[in-house]
Amino acid sequence: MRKRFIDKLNGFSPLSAEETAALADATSNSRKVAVRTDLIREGDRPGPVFVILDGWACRYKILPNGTRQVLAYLMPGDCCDLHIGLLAEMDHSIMAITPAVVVTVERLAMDAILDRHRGIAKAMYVAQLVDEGTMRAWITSMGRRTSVERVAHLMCELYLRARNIGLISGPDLALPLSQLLLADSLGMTPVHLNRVLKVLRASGAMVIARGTLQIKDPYKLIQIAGFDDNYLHRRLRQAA
Amino acid sequence: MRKRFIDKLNGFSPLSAEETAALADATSNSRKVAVRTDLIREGDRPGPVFVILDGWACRYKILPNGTRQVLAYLMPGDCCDLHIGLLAEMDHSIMAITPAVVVTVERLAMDAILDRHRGIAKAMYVAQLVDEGTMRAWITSMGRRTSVERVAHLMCELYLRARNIGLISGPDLALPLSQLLLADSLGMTPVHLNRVLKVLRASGAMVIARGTLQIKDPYKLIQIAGFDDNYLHRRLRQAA
DNA sequence: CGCTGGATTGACTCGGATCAAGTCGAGTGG
DNA sequence: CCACTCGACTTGATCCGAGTCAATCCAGCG
Repeated sequence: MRKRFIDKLNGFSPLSAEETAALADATSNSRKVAVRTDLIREGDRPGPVFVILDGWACRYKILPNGTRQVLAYLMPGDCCDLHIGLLAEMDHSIMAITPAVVVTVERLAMDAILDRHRGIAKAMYVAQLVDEGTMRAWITSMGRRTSVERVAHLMCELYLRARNIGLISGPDLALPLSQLLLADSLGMTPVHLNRVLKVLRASGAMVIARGTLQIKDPYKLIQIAGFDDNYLHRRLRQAA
Repeated sequence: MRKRFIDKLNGFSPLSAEETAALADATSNSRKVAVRTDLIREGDRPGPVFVILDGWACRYKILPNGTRQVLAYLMPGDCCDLHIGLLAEMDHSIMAITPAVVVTVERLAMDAILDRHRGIAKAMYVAQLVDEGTMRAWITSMGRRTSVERVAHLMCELYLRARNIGLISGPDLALPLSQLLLADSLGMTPVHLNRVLKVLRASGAMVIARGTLQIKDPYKLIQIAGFDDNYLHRRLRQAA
Protein backbone atom coordinates (compact mmCIF):
# COMPACT_ATOMS: atom_id res chain seq x y z
CA MET A 1 0.00 0.00 0.00
CA ARG A 2 2.94 2.29 0.71
CA LYS A 3 4.07 1.43 -2.77
CA ARG A 4 1.71 3.98 -4.29
CA PHE A 5 3.24 6.88 -2.41
CA ILE A 6 6.77 5.84 -3.26
CA ASP A 7 5.87 5.19 -6.88
CA LYS A 8 4.26 8.58 -7.19
CA LEU A 9 7.31 10.38 -5.86
CA ASN A 10 9.57 8.22 -7.95
CA GLY A 11 7.60 9.33 -10.99
CA PHE A 12 8.36 12.96 -10.16
CA SER A 13 12.06 12.51 -9.45
CA PRO A 14 13.96 9.20 -9.48
CA LEU A 15 14.73 7.86 -6.03
CA SER A 16 17.74 5.81 -5.02
CA ALA A 17 17.36 2.45 -3.31
CA GLU A 18 18.44 4.08 -0.09
CA GLU A 19 15.80 6.79 -0.43
CA THR A 20 13.14 4.26 -1.21
CA ALA A 21 14.09 2.39 1.92
CA ALA A 22 14.02 5.57 4.00
CA LEU A 23 10.54 6.34 2.74
CA ALA A 24 9.32 2.83 3.40
CA ASP A 25 10.70 3.11 6.90
CA ALA A 26 9.10 6.48 7.61
CA THR A 27 5.69 5.33 6.40
CA SER A 28 5.58 1.98 8.12
CA ASN A 29 3.35 3.06 10.95
CA SER A 30 -0.08 3.45 9.37
CA ARG A 31 -3.53 3.70 10.93
CA LYS A 32 -7.08 3.27 9.71
CA VAL A 33 -9.49 6.15 9.54
CA ALA A 34 -13.27 5.81 9.30
CA VAL A 35 -15.33 7.53 6.63
CA ARG A 36 -16.29 11.11 7.27
CA THR A 37 -13.67 11.58 9.96
CA ASP A 38 -11.77 14.83 9.95
CA LEU A 39 -8.04 14.24 9.83
CA ILE A 40 -7.56 17.83 10.88
CA ARG A 41 -9.90 20.79 11.26
CA GLU A 42 -9.76 24.44 10.34
CA GLY A 43 -8.36 26.30 13.33
CA ASP A 44 -6.38 23.30 14.61
CA ARG A 45 -2.70 23.67 15.22
CA PRO A 46 -1.09 21.46 12.59
CA GLY A 47 0.63 18.34 13.84
CA PRO A 48 2.64 15.83 11.86
CA VAL A 49 2.59 15.63 8.08
CA PHE A 50 0.32 12.87 6.86
CA VAL A 51 0.15 10.78 3.77
CA ILE A 52 -2.88 8.96 2.40
CA LEU A 53 -1.88 5.36 1.70
CA ASP A 54 -5.31 4.10 0.78
CA GLY A 55 -8.75 5.62 0.27
CA TRP A 56 -9.78 9.16 -0.63
CA ALA A 57 -9.91 12.37 1.34
CA CYS A 58 -10.74 15.97 0.59
CA ARG A 59 -9.74 19.39 1.75
CA TYR A 60 -12.69 21.65 2.44
CA LYS A 61 -13.89 24.83 4.08
CA ILE A 62 -17.21 25.57 5.74
CA LEU A 63 -18.44 29.15 5.30
CA PRO A 64 -20.22 31.23 7.94
CA ASN A 65 -23.49 30.69 6.08
CA GLY A 66 -23.08 26.93 6.42
CA THR A 67 -22.22 26.13 2.81
CA ARG A 68 -19.20 24.00 2.06
CA GLN A 69 -16.50 24.32 -0.56
CA VAL A 70 -14.33 21.35 -1.41
CA LEU A 71 -10.82 22.55 -2.27
CA ALA A 72 -9.02 19.42 -3.40
CA TYR A 73 -9.23 15.67 -3.50
CA LEU A 74 -6.50 13.55 -1.97
CA MET A 75 -5.96 10.13 -3.47
CA PRO A 76 -3.60 7.33 -2.38
CA GLY A 77 -0.04 8.66 -2.46
CA ASP A 78 -1.07 12.26 -1.86
CA CYS A 79 0.10 14.07 1.23
CA CYS A 80 -0.78 17.28 2.96
CA ASP A 81 1.60 20.20 2.80
CA LEU A 82 5.17 19.41 3.73
CA HIS A 83 5.82 22.41 5.88
CA ILE A 84 2.39 22.62 7.38
CA GLY A 85 3.95 22.52 10.83
CA LEU A 86 5.29 26.04 10.35
CA LEU A 87 1.80 27.48 10.56
CA ALA A 88 -0.02 28.38 13.73
CA GLU A 89 -3.35 27.07 12.56
CA MET A 90 -5.05 25.32 9.66
CA ASP A 91 -7.04 27.46 7.25
CA HIS A 92 -9.12 24.50 6.09
CA SER A 93 -10.12 20.99 7.13
CA ILE A 94 -9.34 17.58 5.68
CA MET A 95 -11.83 14.74 5.82
CA ALA A 96 -11.74 11.09 4.79
CA ILE A 97 -14.42 10.43 2.21
CA THR A 98 -13.88 6.68 2.21
CA PRO A 99 -12.44 4.43 4.89
CA ALA A 100 -8.78 5.32 4.58
CA VAL A 101 -5.33 4.27 5.66
CA VAL A 102 -3.13 7.13 6.71
CA VAL A 103 0.42 7.42 7.94
CA THR A 104 1.67 10.34 9.97
CA VAL A 105 5.27 11.49 9.90
CA GLU A 106 6.49 13.59 12.78
CA ARG A 107 7.77 16.98 11.86
CA LEU A 108 11.32 16.32 12.99
CA ALA A 109 11.47 13.01 11.18
CA MET A 110 10.16 14.71 8.04
CA ASP A 111 12.75 17.48 8.27
CA ALA A 112 15.48 14.91 8.75
CA ILE A 113 14.40 13.00 5.66
CA LEU A 114 14.22 16.14 3.54
CA ASP A 115 17.67 17.15 4.75
CA ARG A 116 19.32 13.83 4.25
CA HIS A 117 17.71 12.69 1.01
CA ARG A 118 17.71 15.38 -1.64
CA GLY A 119 15.95 13.11 -4.10
CA ILE A 120 12.98 12.73 -1.79
CA ALA A 121 12.95 16.45 -1.11
CA LYS A 122 12.97 17.20 -4.81
CA ALA A 123 10.16 14.74 -5.54
CA MET A 124 8.04 16.16 -2.75
CA TYR A 125 8.59 19.72 -3.93
CA VAL A 126 7.40 18.70 -7.35
CA ALA A 127 4.36 17.04 -5.78
CA GLN A 128 3.61 20.31 -4.03
CA LEU A 129 3.98 22.28 -7.25
CA VAL A 130 1.54 19.91 -8.90
CA ASP A 131 -0.94 20.48 -6.09
CA GLU A 132 -0.60 24.20 -6.62
CA GLY A 133 -1.08 23.81 -10.35
CA THR A 134 -4.21 21.84 -9.61
CA MET A 135 -5.57 24.62 -7.44
CA ARG A 136 -4.94 27.07 -10.26
CA ALA A 137 -6.78 24.81 -12.63
CA TRP A 138 -9.71 24.76 -10.22
CA ILE A 139 -9.76 28.54 -9.98
CA THR A 140 -9.73 28.71 -13.75
CA SER A 141 -12.57 26.24 -13.96
CA MET A 142 -14.74 28.05 -11.47
CA GLY A 143 -14.12 31.41 -13.02
CA ARG A 144 -14.25 30.78 -16.70
CA ARG A 145 -15.77 27.42 -17.57
CA THR A 146 -19.44 26.53 -17.94
CA SER A 147 -20.84 23.94 -15.59
CA VAL A 148 -20.64 21.19 -18.21
CA GLU A 149 -17.03 22.02 -19.00
CA ARG A 150 -16.25 22.18 -15.30
CA VAL A 151 -17.59 18.73 -14.55
CA ALA A 152 -15.84 17.26 -17.59
CA HIS A 153 -12.61 18.95 -16.55
CA LEU A 154 -12.71 17.56 -13.03
CA MET A 155 -13.38 14.09 -14.34
CA CYS A 156 -10.41 14.32 -16.70
CA GLU A 157 -8.26 15.39 -13.80
CA LEU A 158 -9.38 12.67 -11.42
CA TYR A 159 -9.10 10.02 -14.10
CA LEU A 160 -5.58 11.03 -15.08
CA ARG A 161 -4.41 11.34 -11.53
CA ALA A 162 -5.77 7.90 -10.73
CA ARG A 163 -4.04 6.50 -13.77
CA ASN A 164 -0.77 8.22 -12.97
CA ILE A 165 -0.58 6.45 -9.64
CA GLY A 166 -1.58 3.12 -11.11
CA LEU A 167 -4.95 3.01 -9.40
CA ILE A 168 -6.62 1.93 -12.64
CA SER A 169 -5.72 0.80 -16.09
CA GLY A 170 -8.99 0.64 -18.03
CA PRO A 171 -11.46 3.40 -18.88
CA ASP A 172 -13.38 3.06 -15.61
CA LEU A 173 -12.66 4.66 -12.27
CA ALA A 174 -14.30 3.89 -8.94
CA LEU A 175 -15.44 7.33 -7.82
CA PRO A 176 -16.47 7.38 -4.17
CA LEU A 177 -17.92 10.88 -4.50
CA SER A 178 -21.58 11.66 -3.91
CA GLN A 179 -23.24 14.21 -6.16
CA LEU A 180 -23.49 16.46 -3.14
CA LEU A 181 -19.72 16.38 -2.70
CA LEU A 182 -19.10 16.95 -6.38
CA ALA A 183 -21.50 19.88 -6.35
CA ASP A 184 -19.63 21.36 -3.40
CA SER A 185 -16.39 20.99 -5.34
CA LEU A 186 -17.61 22.66 -8.47
CA GLY A 187 -19.54 25.56 -7.02
CA MET A 188 -22.99 24.41 -7.99
CA THR A 189 -26.08 22.89 -6.47
CA PRO A 190 -26.60 19.11 -6.35
CA VAL A 191 -29.72 19.54 -8.46
CA HIS A 192 -27.87 21.31 -11.19
CA LEU A 193 -24.94 18.91 -11.06
CA ASN A 194 -27.36 16.08 -11.61
CA ARG A 195 -28.68 17.73 -14.73
CA VAL A 196 -25.18 18.36 -16.00
CA LEU A 197 -24.35 14.69 -15.52
CA LYS A 198 -27.41 13.88 -17.59
CA VAL A 199 -26.17 16.14 -20.38
CA LEU A 200 -22.75 14.50 -20.35
CA ARG A 201 -24.36 11.08 -20.35
CA ALA A 202 -26.50 12.03 -23.31
CA SER A 203 -23.48 13.41 -25.15
CA GLY A 204 -21.88 9.98 -24.98
CA ALA A 205 -18.69 11.32 -23.40
CA MET A 206 -18.99 9.79 -19.94
CA VAL A 207 -21.33 8.18 -17.45
CA ILE A 208 -21.29 8.28 -13.69
CA ALA A 209 -23.38 5.55 -12.15
CA ARG A 210 -23.24 3.46 -9.01
CA GLY A 211 -20.00 4.98 -7.82
CA THR A 212 -18.17 4.45 -11.08
CA LEU A 213 -16.97 6.91 -13.68
CA GLN A 214 -16.99 5.39 -17.14
CA ILE A 215 -15.27 7.35 -19.83
CA LYS A 216 -17.09 6.40 -22.99
CA ASP A 217 -15.33 8.73 -25.39
CA PRO A 218 -12.06 10.14 -24.01
CA TYR A 219 -11.46 12.39 -26.97
CA LYS A 220 -14.87 13.98 -26.72
CA LEU A 221 -14.58 14.42 -22.96
CA ILE A 222 -11.24 16.18 -23.26
CA GLN A 223 -12.67 18.34 -25.97
CA ILE A 224 -15.71 19.34 -23.93
CA ALA A 225 -13.51 20.10 -20.91
CA GLY A 226 -10.88 22.02 -22.85
CA PHE A 227 -8.52 19.88 -20.83
CA ASP A 228 -4.77 20.34 -20.98
CA ASP A 229 -2.82 18.05 -18.68
CA ASN A 230 0.20 20.34 -18.50
CA TYR A 231 -0.60 21.34 -14.92
CA LEU A 232 -0.12 17.78 -13.72
CA HIS A 233 3.51 18.06 -14.80
CA ARG A 234 4.18 14.49 -15.71
CA ARG A 235 6.86 15.22 -18.24
CA LEU A 236 9.57 16.59 -16.06
CA ARG A 237 12.62 18.57 -16.77
CA GLN A 238 15.24 15.99 -17.63
CA ALA A 239 18.38 17.75 -16.52
CA ALA A 240 16.86 18.98 -13.26
CA MET B 1 13.00 48.81 -2.24
CA ARG B 2 14.45 45.42 -1.34
CA LYS B 3 13.41 46.24 2.18
CA ARG B 4 9.85 45.19 1.52
CA PHE B 5 10.81 41.66 0.56
CA ILE B 6 13.10 41.22 3.53
CA ASP B 7 10.56 42.73 5.90
CA LYS B 8 7.87 40.42 4.63
CA LEU B 9 10.00 37.32 5.19
CA ASN B 10 11.12 38.62 8.51
CA GLY B 11 7.48 38.92 9.51
CA PHE B 12 6.99 35.22 8.76
CA SER B 13 10.11 33.98 10.53
CA PRO B 14 12.73 36.13 12.24
CA LEU B 15 15.93 36.50 10.23
CA SER B 16 19.42 36.90 11.60
CA ALA B 17 21.62 39.82 10.57
CA GLU B 18 23.63 37.42 8.46
CA GLU B 19 20.53 36.16 6.71
CA THR B 20 19.29 39.65 6.08
CA ALA B 21 22.64 40.46 4.51
CA ALA B 22 22.54 37.32 2.35
CA LEU B 23 19.09 38.29 1.09
CA ALA B 24 20.14 41.84 0.38
CA ASP B 25 23.09 40.50 -1.53
CA ALA B 26 21.04 38.04 -3.60
CA THR B 27 18.51 40.69 -4.56
CA SER B 28 20.87 43.47 -5.44
CA ASN B 29 20.66 43.00 -9.17
CA SER B 30 17.22 44.34 -10.11
CA ARG B 31 15.76 45.32 -13.46
CA LYS B 32 12.82 47.39 -14.61
CA VAL B 33 9.88 45.84 -16.39
CA ALA B 34 7.35 47.75 -18.46
CA VAL B 35 3.60 47.50 -17.90
CA ARG B 36 1.86 44.61 -19.55
CA THR B 37 5.06 42.65 -20.10
CA ASP B 38 4.97 38.94 -19.43
CA LEU B 39 7.66 37.92 -16.97
CA ILE B 40 7.13 34.35 -18.04
CA ARG B 41 4.55 32.60 -20.22
CA GLU B 42 2.57 29.41 -19.98
CA GLY B 43 4.57 26.71 -21.73
CA ASP B 44 7.94 28.37 -21.06
CA ARG B 45 10.64 26.41 -19.35
CA PRO B 46 11.02 28.12 -15.97
CA GLY B 47 14.25 29.98 -15.42
CA PRO B 48 15.42 31.72 -12.27
CA VAL B 49 13.15 32.48 -9.33
CA PHE B 50 12.03 36.08 -9.36
CA VAL B 51 10.89 38.50 -6.74
CA ILE B 52 8.78 41.62 -7.23
CA LEU B 53 10.52 44.52 -5.53
CA ASP B 54 8.19 47.23 -6.72
CA GLY B 55 4.93 47.38 -8.65
CA TRP B 56 2.20 44.80 -9.14
CA ALA B 57 1.99 41.66 -11.24
CA CYS B 58 -0.53 38.90 -11.72
CA ARG B 59 -0.56 35.22 -12.53
CA TYR B 60 -3.07 34.33 -15.22
CA LYS B 61 -4.19 31.75 -17.72
CA ILE B 62 -5.70 32.19 -21.15
CA LEU B 63 -8.28 29.57 -22.10
CA PRO B 64 -8.72 28.06 -25.56
CA ASN B 65 -11.82 30.20 -26.06
CA GLY B 66 -9.79 33.33 -25.47
CA THR B 67 -11.08 34.24 -22.03
CA ARG B 68 -8.64 35.00 -19.27
CA GLN B 69 -8.57 33.99 -15.64
CA VAL B 70 -6.39 35.87 -13.19
CA LEU B 71 -5.06 33.46 -10.56
CA ALA B 72 -3.24 35.68 -8.10
CA TYR B 73 -1.89 39.15 -7.57
CA LEU B 74 1.76 39.68 -6.75
CA MET B 75 2.64 42.75 -4.74
CA PRO B 76 6.05 44.10 -3.71
CA GLY B 77 7.83 41.44 -1.68
CA ASP B 78 6.01 38.54 -3.34
CA CYS B 79 7.94 35.97 -5.29
CA CYS B 80 7.07 33.19 -7.68
CA ASP B 81 7.35 29.60 -6.55
CA LEU B 82 10.65 28.69 -4.98
CA HIS B 83 11.17 25.39 -6.70
CA ILE B 84 9.69 26.41 -9.99
CA GLY B 85 12.90 25.31 -11.69
CA LEU B 86 12.03 21.70 -11.04
CA LEU B 87 9.23 21.82 -13.57
CA ALA B 88 9.56 21.30 -17.28
CA GLU B 89 7.15 24.05 -18.19
CA MET B 90 4.97 26.77 -16.70
CA ASP B 91 1.26 26.03 -16.38
CA HIS B 92 0.39 29.73 -16.31
CA SER B 93 1.80 33.14 -17.18
CA ILE B 94 2.86 36.09 -15.06
CA MET B 95 2.45 39.67 -16.25
CA ALA B 96 3.41 43.04 -14.83
CA ILE B 97 0.30 45.17 -14.37
CA THR B 98 2.23 48.30 -13.47
CA PRO B 99 5.77 49.31 -14.31
CA ALA B 100 7.69 47.02 -11.98
CA VAL B 101 11.09 46.35 -10.53
CA VAL B 102 12.02 42.70 -10.45
CA VAL B 103 15.02 40.77 -9.29
CA THR B 104 15.89 37.32 -10.55
CA VAL B 105 17.78 34.82 -8.47
CA GLU B 106 19.50 31.97 -10.28
CA ARG B 107 18.38 28.54 -9.33
CA LEU B 108 21.72 27.45 -7.92
CA ALA B 109 22.11 30.65 -5.92
CA MET B 110 18.61 30.14 -4.54
CA ASP B 111 19.32 26.55 -3.57
CA ALA B 112 22.52 27.63 -1.87
CA ILE B 113 20.70 30.26 0.14
CA LEU B 114 17.99 27.84 1.21
CA ASP B 115 20.61 25.31 2.22
CA ARG B 116 22.80 27.66 4.14
CA HIS B 117 20.20 29.85 5.83
CA ARG B 118 17.47 27.84 7.49
CA GLY B 119 15.73 30.99 8.68
CA ILE B 120 15.30 32.22 5.12
CA ALA B 121 14.14 28.79 4.01
CA LYS B 122 11.59 28.69 6.78
CA ALA B 123 10.28 32.17 6.00
CA MET B 124 9.97 31.37 2.31
CA TYR B 125 8.14 28.14 3.03
CA VAL B 126 5.67 30.08 5.11
CA ALA B 127 5.28 32.59 2.29
CA GLN B 128 4.47 29.71 -0.03
CA LEU B 129 1.94 28.27 2.40
CA VAL B 130 0.28 31.67 2.55
CA ASP B 131 0.08 31.77 -1.24
CA GLU B 132 -1.56 28.37 -1.18
CA GLY B 133 -3.99 29.49 1.47
CA THR B 134 -4.83 32.45 -0.71
CA MET B 135 -5.58 30.19 -3.66
CA ARG B 136 -7.89 28.15 -1.46
CA ALA B 137 -9.64 31.33 -0.39
CA TRP B 138 -10.12 32.23 -4.06
CA ILE B 139 -11.57 28.81 -4.86
CA THR B 140 -13.93 29.23 -1.94
CA SER B 141 -14.94 32.67 -3.15
CA MET B 142 -15.62 31.57 -6.68
CA GLY B 143 -17.56 28.55 -5.61
CA ARG B 144 -19.62 29.73 -2.73
CA ARG B 145 -19.79 33.49 -2.50
CA THR B 146 -22.12 35.87 -4.32
CA SER B 147 -20.54 38.43 -6.59
CA VAL B 148 -20.87 41.21 -4.02
CA GLU B 149 -19.28 39.06 -1.33
CA ARG B 150 -16.54 38.04 -3.74
CA VAL B 151 -15.56 41.59 -4.59
CA ALA B 152 -15.63 42.61 -0.95
CA HIS B 153 -13.53 39.61 -0.02
CA LEU B 154 -10.86 40.35 -2.60
CA MET B 155 -10.66 43.95 -1.46
CA CYS B 156 -10.21 42.86 2.15
CA GLU B 157 -7.43 40.55 1.05
CA LEU B 158 -5.60 43.10 -1.05
CA TYR B 159 -5.96 45.76 1.60
CA LEU B 160 -4.61 43.54 4.37
CA ARG B 161 -1.76 42.22 2.27
CA ALA B 162 -0.77 45.76 1.36
CA ARG B 163 -0.88 46.75 4.98
CA ASN B 164 1.09 43.73 6.10
CA ILE B 165 3.99 44.73 3.91
CA GLY B 166 3.81 48.36 4.96
CA LEU B 167 2.63 49.61 1.59
CA ILE B 168 -0.02 51.75 3.24
CA SER B 169 -1.07 52.92 6.64
CA GLY B 170 -4.38 54.70 6.18
CA PRO B 171 -7.72 53.40 4.91
CA ASP B 172 -6.87 54.01 1.25
CA LEU B 173 -5.01 51.77 -1.15
CA ALA B 174 -3.74 52.67 -4.61
CA LEU B 175 -5.23 49.87 -6.72
CA PRO B 176 -3.71 49.72 -10.19
CA LEU B 177 -6.33 47.22 -11.34
CA SER B 178 -8.74 47.96 -14.17
CA GLN B 179 -12.30 46.72 -13.86
CA LEU B 180 -11.56 44.35 -16.69
CA LEU B 181 -8.73 42.78 -14.72
CA LEU B 182 -10.81 42.56 -11.57
CA ALA B 183 -13.61 40.94 -13.52
CA ASP B 184 -11.17 38.38 -14.90
CA SER B 185 -10.03 37.65 -11.35
CA LEU B 186 -13.46 37.14 -9.93
CA GLY B 187 -15.07 35.13 -12.68
CA MET B 188 -17.51 37.75 -13.86
CA THR B 189 -18.02 40.18 -16.71
CA PRO B 190 -16.73 43.75 -16.53
CA VAL B 191 -20.28 44.99 -16.87
CA HIS B 192 -21.46 43.04 -13.89
CA LEU B 193 -18.41 43.96 -11.84
CA ASN B 194 -19.21 47.59 -12.46
CA ARG B 195 -22.69 47.13 -11.09
CA VAL B 196 -21.37 45.30 -8.06
CA LEU B 197 -19.01 48.18 -7.35
CA LYS B 198 -21.99 50.46 -7.49
CA VAL B 199 -23.82 48.35 -4.92
CA LEU B 200 -20.81 48.39 -2.60
CA ARG B 201 -20.47 52.13 -3.03
CA ALA B 202 -24.15 52.61 -2.20
CA SER B 203 -23.80 50.39 0.86
CA GLY B 204 -21.22 52.77 2.25
CA ALA B 205 -18.65 49.99 2.75
CA MET B 206 -16.09 50.96 0.13
CA VAL B 207 -15.46 53.01 -2.98
CA ILE B 208 -13.17 52.35 -5.89
CA ALA B 209 -12.49 55.46 -7.94
CA ARG B 210 -9.60 56.82 -9.93
CA GLY B 211 -7.33 53.92 -9.13
CA THR B 212 -7.89 54.09 -5.40
CA LEU B 213 -9.69 51.77 -3.04
CA GLN B 214 -11.20 53.66 -0.14
CA ILE B 215 -12.50 51.58 2.70
CA LYS B 216 -15.28 53.66 4.18
CA ASP B 217 -16.54 51.20 6.75
CA PRO B 218 -14.09 48.37 7.47
CA TYR B 219 -16.43 46.54 9.78
CA LYS B 220 -19.22 46.51 7.25
CA LEU B 221 -16.90 45.43 4.44
CA ILE B 222 -15.57 42.50 6.44
CA GLN B 223 -19.10 41.57 7.33
CA ILE B 224 -20.29 41.65 3.73
CA ALA B 225 -17.29 39.59 2.63
CA GLY B 226 -17.49 37.07 5.44
CA PHE B 227 -13.79 37.70 5.65
CA ASP B 228 -11.54 35.74 7.99
CA ASP B 229 -7.88 36.65 7.76
CA ASN B 230 -6.69 33.31 9.12
CA TYR B 231 -5.45 32.20 5.70
CA LEU B 232 -2.91 35.01 5.60
CA HIS B 233 -1.24 33.42 8.62
CA ARG B 234 0.14 36.47 10.27
CA ARG B 235 0.09 35.06 13.75
CA LEU B 236 2.68 32.37 13.47
CA ARG B 237 3.48 29.42 15.58
CA GLN B 238 5.79 30.72 18.24
CA ALA B 239 7.80 27.64 19.02
CA ALA B 240 8.33 26.76 15.39
C1' DC C 1 -40.65 -4.29 4.88
C1' DG C 2 -40.44 0.17 5.86
C1' DC C 3 -36.63 3.74 6.66
C1' DT C 4 -33.22 6.71 4.98
C1' DG C 5 -30.06 9.18 2.23
C1' DG C 6 -28.81 9.90 -2.30
C1' DA C 7 -30.44 10.60 -7.09
C1' DT C 8 -33.83 12.43 -10.34
C1' DT C 9 -37.27 15.36 -12.27
C1' DG C 10 -40.47 19.42 -12.71
C1' DA C 11 -41.98 24.40 -12.14
C1' DC C 12 -40.66 28.79 -11.11
C1' DT C 13 -37.41 32.66 -10.01
C1' DC C 14 -33.37 35.33 -10.17
C1' DG C 15 -28.47 36.55 -10.65
C1' DG C 16 -25.47 37.53 -13.96
C1' DA C 17 -24.31 37.33 -19.09
C1' DT C 18 -25.01 39.51 -23.38
C1' DC C 19 -25.79 43.12 -26.53
C1' DA C 20 -25.85 47.83 -27.32
C1' DA C 21 -25.32 52.78 -26.27
C1' DG C 22 -23.49 56.16 -24.32
C1' DT C 23 -20.13 58.97 -21.09
C1' DC C 24 -15.91 60.40 -19.18
C1' DG C 25 -10.95 61.55 -19.01
C1' DA C 26 -6.30 61.58 -20.47
C1' DG C 27 -3.34 62.18 -24.26
C1' DT C 28 -2.20 63.99 -28.90
C1' DG C 29 -1.85 66.75 -32.61
C1' DG C 30 -3.53 70.57 -35.45
C1' DC D 1 -6.69 75.93 -26.88
C1' DC D 2 -9.68 72.89 -28.81
C1' DA D 3 -11.06 68.88 -31.57
C1' DC D 4 -10.08 63.95 -32.05
C1' DT D 5 -9.23 59.56 -30.41
C1' DC D 6 -8.91 55.75 -27.67
C1' DG D 7 -9.54 53.12 -23.65
C1' DA D 8 -11.97 52.54 -19.57
C1' DC D 9 -16.09 53.11 -17.17
C1' DT D 10 -21.49 53.37 -16.91
C1' DT D 11 -26.00 52.37 -17.84
C1' DG D 12 -30.14 50.18 -19.98
C1' DA D 13 -32.80 46.21 -22.04
C1' DT D 14 -33.17 41.52 -22.70
C1' DC D 15 -32.08 36.58 -22.22
C1' DC D 16 -30.48 32.38 -20.28
C1' DG D 17 -28.01 29.37 -16.98
C1' DA D 18 -28.37 28.00 -12.58
C1' DG D 19 -30.60 28.35 -7.98
C1' DT D 20 -34.70 27.25 -5.24
C1' DC D 21 -38.47 24.66 -3.71
C1' DA D 22 -40.79 20.56 -3.81
C1' DA D 23 -42.09 16.12 -5.14
C1' DT D 24 -40.88 11.57 -6.17
C1' DC D 25 -37.77 7.57 -7.11
C1' DC D 26 -34.66 4.15 -5.83
C1' DA D 27 -31.25 1.07 -3.52
C1' DG D 28 -29.22 -0.50 0.43
C1' DC D 29 -30.10 -2.09 4.94
C1' DG D 30 -31.43 -2.69 9.79
